[in-house]
Amino acid sequence: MTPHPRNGRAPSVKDVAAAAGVSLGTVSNVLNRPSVVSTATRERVERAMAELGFVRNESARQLRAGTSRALAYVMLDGGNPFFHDVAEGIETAAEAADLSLFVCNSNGRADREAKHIDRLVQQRVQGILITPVDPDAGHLAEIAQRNIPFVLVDRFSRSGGHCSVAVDDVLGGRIAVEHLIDRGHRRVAFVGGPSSIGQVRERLQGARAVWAEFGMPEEDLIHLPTEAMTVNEGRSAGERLAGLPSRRRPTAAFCANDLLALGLLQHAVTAGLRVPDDLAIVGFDDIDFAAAAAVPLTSVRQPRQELGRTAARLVLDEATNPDHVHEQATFVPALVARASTGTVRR
Amino acid sequence: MTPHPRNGRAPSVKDVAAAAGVSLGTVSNVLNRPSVVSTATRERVERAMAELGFVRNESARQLRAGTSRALAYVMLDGGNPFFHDVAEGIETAAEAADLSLFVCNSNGRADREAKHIDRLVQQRVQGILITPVDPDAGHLAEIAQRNIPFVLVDRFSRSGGHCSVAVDDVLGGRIAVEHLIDRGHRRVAFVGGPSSIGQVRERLQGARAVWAEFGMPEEDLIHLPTEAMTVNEGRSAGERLAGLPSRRRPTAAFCANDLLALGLLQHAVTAGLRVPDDLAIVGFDDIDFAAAAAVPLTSVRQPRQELGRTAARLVLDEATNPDHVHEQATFVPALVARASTGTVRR
DNA sequence: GGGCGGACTTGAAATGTTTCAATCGGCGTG
DNA sequence: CACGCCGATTGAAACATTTCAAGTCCGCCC
Repeated sequence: MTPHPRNGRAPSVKDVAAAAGVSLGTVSNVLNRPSVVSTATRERVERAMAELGFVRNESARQLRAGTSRALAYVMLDGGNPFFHDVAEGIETAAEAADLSLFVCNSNGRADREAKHIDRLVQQRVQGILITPVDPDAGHLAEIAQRNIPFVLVDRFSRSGGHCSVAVDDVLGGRIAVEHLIDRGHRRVAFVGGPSSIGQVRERLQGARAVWAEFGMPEEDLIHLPTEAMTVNEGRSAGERLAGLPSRRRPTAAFCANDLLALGLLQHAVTAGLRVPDDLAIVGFDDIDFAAAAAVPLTSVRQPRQELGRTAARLVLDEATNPDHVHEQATFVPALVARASTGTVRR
Repeated sequence: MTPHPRNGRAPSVKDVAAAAGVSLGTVSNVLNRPSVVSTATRERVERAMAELGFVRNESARQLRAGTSRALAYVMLDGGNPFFHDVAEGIETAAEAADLSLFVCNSNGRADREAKHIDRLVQQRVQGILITPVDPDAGHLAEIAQRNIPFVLVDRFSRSGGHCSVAVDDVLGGRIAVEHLIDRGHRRVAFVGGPSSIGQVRERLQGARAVWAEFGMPEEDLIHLPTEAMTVNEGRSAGERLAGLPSRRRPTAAFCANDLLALGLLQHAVTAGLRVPDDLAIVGFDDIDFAAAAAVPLTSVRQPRQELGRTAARLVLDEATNPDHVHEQATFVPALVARASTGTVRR
């Protein structure tokens, strides 16, 4: 605590040294190599620190040491709980390595993302984890050129010039649609977009592949494109779906993420459709709100925390291991069946 | 960009100065007071910076300047979107003041909170915004003693020794229950806990006050305590509610936050109850997921972003204005009526 | 042509920490 | 008693930046 009134300037090692009657090098030793200093002096110094309310100045430490004690995660969409679970995983790993984690949110805007990165580079963070707006954008290459360890999270590295961590989205699409076929559905909608998002493309690709393998007619897998992956867009996809002529109307929908699925579910309930009997729904990500929905959502589970932990592990390896080789970690998604696809049709 | 291969060390002002053939003071001037340097030299220096891929070292800047360019927000529960919306508001204000925002998450654990604060103090952040686990805990007083500007968010300062920003929770409880009485409900449950949380107490207090004012019998406002403010607890409160004998069973529930309300809604739907006909539900906070629920939730709206913006404004005032006086900003909550309380009973 | 003023640039000091070679004091050994 | 050694402590240098008093250069006026 600081019983002494503040005189304006925070106490420095020098002040502590003076108060304890030792040299400033000794204070530093107490801080960083307590074992080399004798018990008596160590206690005297520690007492002085407590009395003055000394707190190490991290900027000075960092300046001298040349290295910060922090990682950063730039997430894509703060409104999507998926990313927080990933962040939670990263934080666990950071904590274990005694590093701070700075969490930033680009909210899907490239300019905000660039600004965050700028700041982080100025802070000289040890590594940057990022779910980028555009994985091929120039400023990412720039980070790599600066020799700052960085890892793509929930996206694949096209170039292989850095590490990445993601789930096999094609497979995710496959298991979602296979589950629906299993449940007896013969006309299915794929809800998702924009297709500039790699994951939307891959999940759709997986869906189409398994659809074809089961010998289903191509036109019975209907793509309902959306402009974003939000609850609102899910709702509006529901309207479009309801507007289809009944012989074209799907009996099930596979949504590219859970927010879309929740929106679609809401529209269905409002319109008086029974879920899953009139419309079965599968989401993607398996965020907590999926299980918490009025009709619990079947979803393709990503190991969210694990994704984060692995990403942190990779970025730390790149930061500390001179023999680091870039790695594209791929996880296997799993279907979590719940009430929204509960029954077998007919 | 950095066309030159990295030699291991990031380029410093000194390197830029050498490359541009000027003194290091001039480089600093280009960075901080571009107007005092002639156009010709400025361009030369800027070219050198670009060529070397120079990035200002923020630690050194901060060490010399004595002040960081960052605020921090320590939030209570990363799983509750409410706090992200608050964070978003803070970030907007920070952005406007050209400051970074570090977002931390204590996840309801006092030890994590303390650790975060430690780090932030070491970083010498300009100010700390916090929704604390316990507003009366010692380490908060310690921050104040350190002369670090700080503001309580979504909590009231008991002592008045610092600023705080919150909504009038008693009033929030009043309008929620008044709305239910309006809709014809004569037996109502209050779902929320633990009562160590000030807000739970105050929302209940408001509920009870208006209940009494309308002359309703005290025992018809039933408190269903929960152990946390989560979806799970909401679900389990639903079970207890369903277990009540029918003449004691409420026709409506007011939940202390939206997560509880969503859990309760889920239980109701699963149990085959119609919402709002068999059970009306009011939540609190009005997070986006409340509007997105299968039966859109009526909720007591907190101005989440505004809360954040104001908190940031206060902390900045404390940081920069020598005549700062602590302020307890109170916002007025508003009822947002949706389908979950849609009809007037009988 | 000497002096002056203004525009621009420079050099050195200062920030708080860590590191490391050097020093100190005491003790055991030959 | 001299020597060397060892553990503990010290002092100075280094980190990258900002600031500011001092300096340089140049043209212009008297």
